[in-house]
Amino acid sequence: MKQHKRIVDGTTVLVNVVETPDELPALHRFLDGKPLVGVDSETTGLDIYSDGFRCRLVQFGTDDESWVVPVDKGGEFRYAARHALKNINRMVLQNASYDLQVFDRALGVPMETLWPKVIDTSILAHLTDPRGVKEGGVGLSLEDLTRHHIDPDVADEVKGLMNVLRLQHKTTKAHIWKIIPLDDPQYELYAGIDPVLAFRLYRKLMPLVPGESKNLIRQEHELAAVCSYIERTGFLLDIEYTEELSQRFRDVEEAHLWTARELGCENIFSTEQLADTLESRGHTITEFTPTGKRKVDEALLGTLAAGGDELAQAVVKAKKARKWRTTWCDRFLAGADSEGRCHASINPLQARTARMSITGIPAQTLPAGDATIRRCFLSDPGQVMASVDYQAQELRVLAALSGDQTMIRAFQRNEDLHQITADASGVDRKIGKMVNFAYVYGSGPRNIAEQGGIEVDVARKVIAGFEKKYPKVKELSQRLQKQAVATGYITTPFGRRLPVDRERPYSALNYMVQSSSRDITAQALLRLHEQGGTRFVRLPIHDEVLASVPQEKAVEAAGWIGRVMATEFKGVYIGTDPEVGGRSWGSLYGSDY
DNA sequence: CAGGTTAGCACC
DNA sequence: AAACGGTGCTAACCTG
Repeated sequence: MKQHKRIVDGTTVLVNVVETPDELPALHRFLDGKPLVGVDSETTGLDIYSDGFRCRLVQFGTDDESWVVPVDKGGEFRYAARHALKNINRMVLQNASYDLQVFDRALGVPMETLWPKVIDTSILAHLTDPRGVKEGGVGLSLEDLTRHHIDPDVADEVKGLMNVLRLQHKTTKAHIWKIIPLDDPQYELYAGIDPVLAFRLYRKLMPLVPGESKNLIRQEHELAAVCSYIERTGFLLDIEYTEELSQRFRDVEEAHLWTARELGCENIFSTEQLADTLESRGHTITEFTPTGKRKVDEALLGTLAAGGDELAQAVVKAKKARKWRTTWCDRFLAGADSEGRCHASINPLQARTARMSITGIPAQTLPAGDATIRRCFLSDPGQVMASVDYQAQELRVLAALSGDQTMIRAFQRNEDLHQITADASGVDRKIGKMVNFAYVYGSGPRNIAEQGGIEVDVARKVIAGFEKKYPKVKELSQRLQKQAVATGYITTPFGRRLPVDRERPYSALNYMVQSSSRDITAQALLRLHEQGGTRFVRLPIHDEVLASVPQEKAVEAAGWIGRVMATEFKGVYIGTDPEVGGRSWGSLYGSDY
């Protein structure tokens, strides 16, 4: 057995690396009876569901000792790691969703058996301070948390490690974790340190979680589990359609790039080159970016294209085709597993407001006005797509939080809130709707004017009309701003503490509304899970749950999901709107199939 | 080659 | 008096 030593925050950590099967009983003696163990894994990459993905090491640790098990050697090592995972009382991990999916997929240990005993330090960290480093917080990665809470030198070394190993082994970032020899001493050492860091972070972070947020610890662990199950299930991709679509976009792009080249622009994706060519064609560019560069955006190109400029027309079409092909089609195809399923990565606790984020299948940012891209995804065989979203979730949450009777009554009587806002100032419904949302975003007169295509004076008048019509909303915003300036944070009814930058107190209202809305959706997911609905869920998307449900009972299933999700918040009913489509996600957006 | 920043686009 | 909140992804461009 090999051993390494490293001082972490003044205490020596002993890393034991198992080399032969006869050393495994010592591992089990180490773990036996421990109430809490830090756990981590090293893998061939992040693509858990692709062919050839392997788990290479599994590491177990406490505050001053750890054990590294080379499961990639197979046989007894894999068996020992599986046995250890199953028998641990409680385990602490940083971002458990990842490792648990690895253990499930690569070692055959079902996530269901491990989640009940998991403590995830990334959850504790988010509840303590949800801000990333750029936002003035300590950050949420193991590296950032280690830097702030444990040992900055260790954090820096962990950060530099990949580069060191990459150079030593003459390879790239993309390949190093696949090819690094299992017995590389630095690899072993840092693999062994990670579960120790997770273990120590737990001790440091637990007391820092605000008292009012304690109830969220359980909620967030359950939610993380549910989201990991949704990730594992994946979303069926229509590969044939997606490949064809990709090729179609490629052809369109090629044709227009050809035209652009003939008109004198080699690379339309270089804003500088494009600006030069447009100017040489007699156009003057009057807008500039914050750094003083000529601004060539869709607004300018659209105007020029409408005016008949052939280059602008070609550029608009080529850019769209490229974007749709690379960002959507090719990405989906690259991410599909051998069964044709794409596994999104859901971070249930991403934003400062705890809003979730979805990557891999960037479901929150797919084009909504057109079914083409969503048509790529299918319900399972024998099932159809269903979507259940909350009706006016954020505005109802605003009504509930503020207790504004005008707003609450409007919702109770099913009146048109956007029209009410519009009537308060004698403007079009369209402006009323825009202001309803913009007010929650903290927009000022200038911004509202620009967005609505109205004069700043009119915007001021509409804001004043909004505040007069819904006085309690204004009161709430002011109360939150005061709180934010005085303490640096606000606390939501769910017990979540949200830091507010003192130079942007107006964002407090939005944080409150966005975060409360997120927690309403989160709790709905937990209710769905308790009642056995998770296997149907494909993705949670803000105020919506997207599902694949049995065709024969689709309407009933969607209605059931809608009833489970519907809820009351501070006396205000937040209802749902179930919709049933056909085989593809696109069918909910107008596609035939 | 990797990482960060800027710009632009998509969504709620 | 005024204040646009949050997210992801790609490409270009600069720097170490």
